[in-house]
Amino acid sequence: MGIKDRKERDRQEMRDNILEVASNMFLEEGYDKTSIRNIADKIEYSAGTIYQYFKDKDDIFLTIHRQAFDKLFTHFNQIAQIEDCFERLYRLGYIYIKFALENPKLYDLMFIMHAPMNALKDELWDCGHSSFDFLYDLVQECIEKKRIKMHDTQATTMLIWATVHGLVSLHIRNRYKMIETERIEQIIMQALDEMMEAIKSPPVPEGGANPNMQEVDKNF
Amino acid sequence: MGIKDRKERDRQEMRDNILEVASNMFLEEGYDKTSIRNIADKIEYSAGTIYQYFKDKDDIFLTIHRQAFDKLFTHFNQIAQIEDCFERLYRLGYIYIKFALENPKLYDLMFIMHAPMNALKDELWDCGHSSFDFLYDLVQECIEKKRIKMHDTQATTMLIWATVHGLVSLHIRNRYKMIETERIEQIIMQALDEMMEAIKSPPVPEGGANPNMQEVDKNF
DNA sequence: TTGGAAAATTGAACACTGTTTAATATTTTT
DNA sequence: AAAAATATTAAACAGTGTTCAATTTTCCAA
Repeated sequence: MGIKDRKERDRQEMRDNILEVASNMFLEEGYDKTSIRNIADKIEYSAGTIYQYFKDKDDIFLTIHRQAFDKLFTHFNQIAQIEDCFERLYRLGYIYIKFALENPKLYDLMFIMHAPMNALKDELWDCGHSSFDFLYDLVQECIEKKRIKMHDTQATTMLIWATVHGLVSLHIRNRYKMIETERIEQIIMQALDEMMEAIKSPPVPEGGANPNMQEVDKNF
Repeated sequence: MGIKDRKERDRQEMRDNILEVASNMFLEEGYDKTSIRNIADKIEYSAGTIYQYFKDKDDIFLTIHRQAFDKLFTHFNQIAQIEDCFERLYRLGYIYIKFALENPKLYDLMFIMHAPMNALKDELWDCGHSSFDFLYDLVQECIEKKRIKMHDTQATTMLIWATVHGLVSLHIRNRYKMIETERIEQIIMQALDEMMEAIKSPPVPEGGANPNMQEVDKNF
């Protein structure tokens, strides 16, 4: 019964081979300029064979898309053991941006490229859905523990996600022409810092009765 | 000598006609699915004729792109007469988001669609450059007058732009699947409010000897 | 008004694209 | 070794952006 196993292995190997080649082409040339025939050429098969392993071009794209999200999620695990929720939120933002800056083309593929998805659009964004939930829970914790000054969890989650996404996507799509290339990455991180600082709850005076009081009696 | 004038008029009319039709198709179907032949069909000319009026498909796209930025700039003029710079900044964000929500497909075309531009990429983004400068100057004023708590103009400009762009682009590219459709636009505006509130300089206690004091002795 | 030059328009051609399918080649099972 | 199942291919279809020789239309001078 080993033949079926080997066949299954061969099939998976072929799939991986196609994904590997297609992934490189998507990342290097973009969706449009990646053609089935070019993929087929590179793996030294005819174009028709591709359709034995993937339903269509979108199927290939979506598989790569899914794998990319798995990769991002792996990075998220780094913050699991951080005690303080605000610090955890900050690190999450940092990791997200770092991932995007280190894998700009992959990020583009995940969040920007090829938006008018023909089908499977719902299934596709389940990955994004998980991302959102992950951030949502963290934001909720920060709000409950009054570590950030916001109150609406949904709006705040959106705000934070939008900010980091905006920062990196404008960079990736070359919209920061006005800033010296060398400084961009540093400034993006600085912008993250400023945002986190801005949303942080002000320190509460230790014995004070004034609810609006701030930064009084710092004793130095 | 009126013939040359009329010819010039006819030429411009033809160009406008092509742009009108192409614009609708780009907005409705996206870049890929808009073909020169389809444009030609709709204006009842052959495909070759298009090339008498535009260098290539990108030339058509970039012309529409430019016009879209002109449209956005027109809206920006609304805030010119607002005295208070922080209020002006807030209104600018509001107008930007409003424009994006009212013209989602146009916004997509301007900021997201068709990123791997073949040529003219530099010229293209001059419009974006102007946008950035406009915002930059305003942020600088807010920093100088200590109306926002930030200090680095470049990082803050980037942060604000990225935030509003992130908010609307995630919406436009359908990335807010997890939020009820009816609430999204309201929440986006709420997120803008929260961001503006978060970056605003804190009120200074009234009678203090605080060197950071501001808006004292207003006599009313 | 007519003839020739200039300009505008066309349709065919080229080299691509994603996808389907009938024919062929290979591998597995009987 | 024959039959069945599977894998691969080449050809075809309808589409794409773009170019170009041939044709039609428009213009202006004789």
